[in-house]
Amino acid sequence: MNKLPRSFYDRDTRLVAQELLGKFLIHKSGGVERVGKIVEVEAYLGEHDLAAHSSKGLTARTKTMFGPPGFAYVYLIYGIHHCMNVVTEREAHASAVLLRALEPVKNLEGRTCGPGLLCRAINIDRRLNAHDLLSSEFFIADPEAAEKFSIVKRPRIGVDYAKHWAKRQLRFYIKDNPFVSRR
DNA sequence: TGCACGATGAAC
DNA sequence: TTCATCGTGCAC
Repeated sequence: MNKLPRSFYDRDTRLVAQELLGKFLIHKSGGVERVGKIVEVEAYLGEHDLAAHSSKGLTARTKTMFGPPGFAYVYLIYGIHHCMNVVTEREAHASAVLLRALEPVKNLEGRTCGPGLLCRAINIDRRLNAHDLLSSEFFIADPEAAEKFSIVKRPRIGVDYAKHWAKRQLRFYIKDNPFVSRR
């Protein structure tokens, strides 16, 4: 499979988000290779985006978001679940794409619809924060055969506190895909 | 040093 | 609709 280059991530976040749909997320751990097709994402546009963690500025947690593109930003939410993001655009732009759902392709365990479930199924936790997505055991790749699909745009989930930013259509998913977390 | 609160998921 | 559960960010 064709691993996505750094330049893929170093572009407009909304564009990267939509182009990540249909791509394969690969994680090799404990001698097992797990693969899922990305079917739902959300874009977080940077420090000015009130829904983005980076809107609070550079902190210990958000350091990865302020780093260069093509790295994983993984954090613990509600003390229970992990969320996996891909850092986009130039260093210090502090933007990222949250992966919300996968369609199982290989060795995924349990459900994969929703950011927390997705991380559990493909064995991602915060030890993978700041991990390079151009590495050999954790990366995103183009599938062998690209499929045709329509992209649905909706407001992001769970960001009602973000004032007008909560209304922006920055959630993208593959139309009619059964693994999308919620209609 | 303490405390309110999540980019969620599951149960009731 | 409620709750589990803990790291983070900010108030004091």
